[in-house]
Amino acid sequence: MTYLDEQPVTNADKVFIELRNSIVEGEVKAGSKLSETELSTRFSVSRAVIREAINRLNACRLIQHQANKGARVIQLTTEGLLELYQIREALEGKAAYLAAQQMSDEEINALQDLLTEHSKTIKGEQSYYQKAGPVDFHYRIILGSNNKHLISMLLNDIYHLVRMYRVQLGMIGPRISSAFDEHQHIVKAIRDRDADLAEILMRRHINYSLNAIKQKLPS
Amino acid sequence: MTYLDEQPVTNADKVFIELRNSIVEGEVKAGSKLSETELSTRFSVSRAVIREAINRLNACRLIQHQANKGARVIQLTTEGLLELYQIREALEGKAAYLAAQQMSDEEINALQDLLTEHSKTIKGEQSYYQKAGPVDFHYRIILGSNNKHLISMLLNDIYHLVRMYRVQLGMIGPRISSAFDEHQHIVKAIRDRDADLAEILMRRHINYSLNAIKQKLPS
DNA sequence: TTTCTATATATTGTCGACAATTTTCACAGA
DNA sequence: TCTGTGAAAATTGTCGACAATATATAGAAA
Repeated sequence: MTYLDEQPVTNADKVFIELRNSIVEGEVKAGSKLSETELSTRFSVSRAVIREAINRLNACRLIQHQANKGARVIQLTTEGLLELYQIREALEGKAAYLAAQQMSDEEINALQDLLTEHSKTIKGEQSYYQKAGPVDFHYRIILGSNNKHLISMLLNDIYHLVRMYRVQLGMIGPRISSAFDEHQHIVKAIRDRDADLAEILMRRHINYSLNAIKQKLPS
Repeated sequence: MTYLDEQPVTNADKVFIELRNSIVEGEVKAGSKLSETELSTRFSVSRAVIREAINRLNACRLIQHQANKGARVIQLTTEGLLELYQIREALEGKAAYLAAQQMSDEEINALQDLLTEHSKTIKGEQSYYQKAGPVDFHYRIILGSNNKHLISMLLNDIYHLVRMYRVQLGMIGPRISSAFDEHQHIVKAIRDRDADLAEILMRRHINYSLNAIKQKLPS
């Protein structure tokens, strides 16, 4: 479940990844404080290591840090979810546009294979979203954009926040076949090298999934 | 020249801001290494402070950091510039879209006043871009989006990288009246609450300015 | 000379202690 | 009871030293 071959080499790396998962999975509750001393004893490392990990969590927008006051886990809100998907729409739309221009024929074929593979497994499955399929799909298109900043923003920064909303709102299930069809159309546009259409379809796709999530919200 | 009321409170804050300016202005050359010990003596602070500042520079994408190998100032490249403007197009386009929906009438009026103010001063000026006008313009629209993540991404992360390209490529001058007209049209769309049009116009505006910069490139 | 190895040097990662700031809490005054 | 004050406790910011890793240098073998 780790992307962009992030091999932890330093202690701060490991603590960062582990803490990030704890936050995303909700083991550390939203809004709760991250005590440096407590974490340093829990992970058996010095506070310097913890501080570096906290700085990186801050860059992922998973926590909020105030000088002399410490860090708190971000609070999940309806507006926050909306804002996040507005950014996804803009960035992943652009990624699809670029992917239609930049992906090699082999990559596109592999992407198509991934989808047809899904179409086979999908029939017996309860939910398309239970498998890593759609993640892989978005993942490959993002990489296909060939834009380093875009890739880093989506996969390093935003992605984990998206996952946090998904996990903690219990978003595992819906949009089985419809999402799959949307994926198919996007791949077709990419295969046709129709960048404008790929962007439009990706933006609509993300908006649809936002609407699907909204229906499940308490509000 | 400081945005988002970033008052430095801690030492790491001050070092971060100062180092960031040094990099953007080119006083620290692109590709050069940031030695922790050297910086700690230069700023008369401990290495812990330097390390935190370096971590934040990393989040702004102004440097690249490798474990056990240290940090180097990012290298400016033609592809990097292209990629950066692709992201600006996506994000600032979305910002204009949201601004058309979210900005209050007073904010829009103030934005219009800013432009008419520019139209007066512009006649005697050599270049529209020498003043902070366009920065203010984009700045207000970004804030008008009312999307915290979007604002933070554009003003905290990307903005300084954009500035770095501008400064080091000597981009101070061109696109006097044309850029101004484009700004006018964007404001009109926002005033009309035509979000779709505002987004389209902003995207075109950013693409135009990219093309203007490209012409000045060595390539 | 060139290449490889091994040692020495320099740089980054980590640690524990102290300083500065914030938070907590007891208590006085109204 | 409520409010404000000030000391005590807890937390974060900063520091200098040591450990681990990477880089540079010198020397041996070809």
